[in-house]
Amino acid sequence: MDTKADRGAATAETDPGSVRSALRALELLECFTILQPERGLSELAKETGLATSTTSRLIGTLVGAGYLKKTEAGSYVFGPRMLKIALACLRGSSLFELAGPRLLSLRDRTGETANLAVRNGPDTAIYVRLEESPKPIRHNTWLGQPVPLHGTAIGAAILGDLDARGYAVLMGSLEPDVAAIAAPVRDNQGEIVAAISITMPLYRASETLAASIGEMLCVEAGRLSLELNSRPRALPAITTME
Amino acid sequence: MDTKADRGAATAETDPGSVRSALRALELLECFTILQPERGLSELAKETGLATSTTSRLIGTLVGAGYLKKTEAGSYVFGPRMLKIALACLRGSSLFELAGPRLLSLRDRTGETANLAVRNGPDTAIYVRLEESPKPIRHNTWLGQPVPLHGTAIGAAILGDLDARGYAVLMGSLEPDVAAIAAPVRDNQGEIVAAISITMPLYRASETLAASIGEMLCVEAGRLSLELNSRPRALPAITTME
DNA sequence: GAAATACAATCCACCAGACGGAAATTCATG
DNA sequence: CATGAATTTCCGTCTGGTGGATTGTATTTC
Repeated sequence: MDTKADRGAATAETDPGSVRSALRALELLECFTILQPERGLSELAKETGLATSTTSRLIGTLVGAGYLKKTEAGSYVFGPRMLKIALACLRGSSLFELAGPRLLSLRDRTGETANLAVRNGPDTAIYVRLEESPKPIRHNTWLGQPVPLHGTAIGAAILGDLDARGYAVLMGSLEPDVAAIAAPVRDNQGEIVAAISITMPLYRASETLAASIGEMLCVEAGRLSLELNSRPRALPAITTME
Repeated sequence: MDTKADRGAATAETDPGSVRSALRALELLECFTILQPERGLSELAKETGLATSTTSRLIGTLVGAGYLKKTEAGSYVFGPRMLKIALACLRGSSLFELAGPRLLSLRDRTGETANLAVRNGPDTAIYVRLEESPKPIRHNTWLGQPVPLHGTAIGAAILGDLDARGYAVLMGSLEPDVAAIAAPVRDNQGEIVAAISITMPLYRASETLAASIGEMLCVEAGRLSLELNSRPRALPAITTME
């Protein structure tokens, strides 16, 4: 009856029916990134916009339970208990497991960096796994960092914005000097759930090379999609030992 | 003045000054393991001991924020936002990064499974990374699952319970038919922070083999310790691209 | 096809416990 | 030794989290 969605709620801070403190704790955990694995209390308070006392209590809770731990320097890093969750999250997803060999194969055949990304929200994706080119000049992506869906090849692939040949090519638009080719991975309903890509310096790329890489990507992405769907549950490479 | 630690606090449930709902949310997330990546609501409620309504609200919160997502089957799995945290947690730790090549080298030279584990609590450790033996009969460990410190070689290494040669050997005590050799990894203060091990079927092991593997482990563990401490902050293999 | 069972979502009154301003404490700095 | 910044602790306020009960929905059983 009453429009219950008239509240701002754009910040995703105060969604009604949400457990605020739980979300705050997780937001704090999200402040720890690959580039900043070690954070101080007031930094965290500023970044999350929480009162320092609240931050202190939440952090204290997380430390007490082992999700974070305090360094000698007085700042905080992930604790062992987060590791458990992290491993479950990554290795529990068959996508991550199955993509490993495919990425390696692509990396070895092209000599360039091969990436796997999944959608992260309305307009970002994150790289979840990558195999780096052995070449000294190479494209370096940031694992775990959100990247925009628009203006990137991997984003186009995730959005399904493909050319007639079934993949997406982008030569130095968003990131200058970078060429990227990407193809989508689909689930049993044909929905795109992820994408794999090859990224390389623009000067090593050409139309014909991009086309041949595009072919490879489509093949590998297709195989990945198949493997993903053919094994609804099976756990990879764990045999009971008793 | 007053002994504030006289409270039981063994359950870690109701530590005073802790944010209960935050811990509950994380406990729920911990229910998702490699072996059970997909859980239903009532399962979770039973496992955590929470009321189903509370569980429902917490889960709803986590789903709404993207930390979990609902499958078509109605159960829950990790969402993309957890991936971000998981990657930061794993790749942010230089230990994990640096151990990769060492484990591969050990696996290749011995032909057996090589493992990296860190302490998880007073008397458990968890395997955080492993490279599996290519042989058909091999020891399979459970990534992310807690294993006891007592009665395992990797546990002995983490506890510093080493023989005169600087490593720990265990031939089929806790797990029958399994041989394990482990060596500790130390930080700058000489504190043991992790351990690496080789695990294999007992029938392929012998005293002399164990000794030679022990040597290798000590060398690799030593190198790993050095690398870990020589680079106080540097981030692995990320060159700015700009 | 109907009844039974299990599971999930929603409601609501209660009040525990989370919140944040401010004070106290510790740590770095000039 | 004084100053400033960062962190922890305290405590009154009152929000927002809780869980029993209800309703809704899917799955199973006979």
